[in-house]
Amino acid sequence: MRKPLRPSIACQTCRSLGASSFSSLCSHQLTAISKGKSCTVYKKGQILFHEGTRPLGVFCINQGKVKVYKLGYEGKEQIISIVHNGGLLGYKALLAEESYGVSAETLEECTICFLPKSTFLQTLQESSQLNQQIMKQVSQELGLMTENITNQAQRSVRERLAITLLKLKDTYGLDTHDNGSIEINLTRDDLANIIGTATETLIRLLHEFKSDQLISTQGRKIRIEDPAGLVRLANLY
Amino acid sequence: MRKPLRPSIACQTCRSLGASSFSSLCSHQLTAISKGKSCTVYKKGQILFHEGTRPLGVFCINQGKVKVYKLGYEGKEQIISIVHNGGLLGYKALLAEESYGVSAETLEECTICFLPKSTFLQTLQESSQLNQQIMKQVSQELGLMTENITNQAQRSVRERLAITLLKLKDTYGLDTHDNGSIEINLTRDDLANIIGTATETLIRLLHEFKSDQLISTQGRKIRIEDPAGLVRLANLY
DNA sequence: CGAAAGATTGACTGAGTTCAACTGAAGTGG
DNA sequence: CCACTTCAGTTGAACTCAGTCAATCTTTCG
Repeated sequence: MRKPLRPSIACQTCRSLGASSFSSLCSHQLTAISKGKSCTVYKKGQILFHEGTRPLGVFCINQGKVKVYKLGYEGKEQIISIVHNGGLLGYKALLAEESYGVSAETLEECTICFLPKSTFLQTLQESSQLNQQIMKQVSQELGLMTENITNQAQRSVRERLAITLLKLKDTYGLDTHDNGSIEINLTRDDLANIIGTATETLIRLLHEFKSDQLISTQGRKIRIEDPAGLVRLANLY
Repeated sequence: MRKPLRPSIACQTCRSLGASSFSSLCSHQLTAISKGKSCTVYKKGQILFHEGTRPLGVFCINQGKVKVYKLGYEGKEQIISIVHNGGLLGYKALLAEESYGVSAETLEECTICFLPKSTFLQTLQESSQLNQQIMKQVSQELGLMTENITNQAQRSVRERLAITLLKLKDTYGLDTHDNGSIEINLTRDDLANIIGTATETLIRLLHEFKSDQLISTQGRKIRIEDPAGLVRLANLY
């Protein structure tokens, strides 16, 4: 067992700063949080935090993708979101003054900084910019969740799959050096747990989509061939 | 058509102040928002705002219950939450700087105050107390939504109904002068749209619950007879 | 009193789950 | 380096939960 890597990354020069809520901070505030944080390289499949435990700070993703999920009845994962470069994790539990309501696990090798609670909260106090930014973001997330609930409640698995594929493509773009497949290392299980269906059902539908020339697959990779077709199938207006 | 009633209610003496986020304000801030707001009595079934329109301020419920819903494919309502005394409505769209993602409609006669955007945002700036309070509340809501999505995705309609009945009882308590039924004027349609199912299915399940002595009904009213039984049925641990 | 909305019941259908079996890929330790 | 386990992916078949359609009944309300 090797020791975990602890690279030093300054927030000021972080390549993901632009995508982060912290981009609204001025340089000396940035220096302050940069001093307070520590940075770790995680291997694929490592847990950042477990549902039910107490938050001690927030995680900020420098590089990589993390799945956020909740455990339902009999331990089945429901994936709530996938967070990537510049994304912040675990601040909701902190702000709500609650235990974590979800767990977070790396989907690939990740470089992630940890900012202790006190530093984060103090910065939030000092910067009304950041405060507003976070407020805005949480509110927007709430809007997304609302849509999610509605989709989950009213749409068929087929429609949900189409929507999910479009969203994934939209959010994470396409892998350029691999002729345009969705650039996430998701297992079929994971994908099923995003959509909220059984793995077998997901596989059958992917097969159907393939027959209909909407997508093509190569092992785990899914490539979207006909976005317009997916939109039509999803009954999006 | 009569003119709408416009009672004058001061925030300082509002009977729902205690249940509101504004309870964290000091008295002169309270006076400030009290001056800025207007108050209206709504009849049952009136719309406070429509999904897709721009928020001009926030609504604060002095008295009554409001359903918040999103329209899904082909106009089917998905009820996201029910807000009552002391509850704030429409601030999320404001904070997210977006159009309303949901609509709000009164479930009964309601007295509701309207606070213009500028007043609300300024108060938010001036009171870090209020700011924190709102932040906390939004974060908590996010947690509830997460649970909701998981339930929606993983649990059967039967389980969801049991959970929903327990929650309604829990949140809105029991109607004292009516031997303990759930104190909300929800149609079967509404209840189905909370759970995310067809009205007919809901009715059949209510019937089943009645046969199993878990609940009893009187017209629209539902009375919970065996909460423990519902908990068991819902597989809550 | 009639119209309209809400509530209920029955019959039918099908989307999606579950269970079971099998394949292929990928480690892993002897 | 190979046998062995393990995990991910796939396919088939049976079953069942829940949605839809249609008809009827009830209540409410102008």
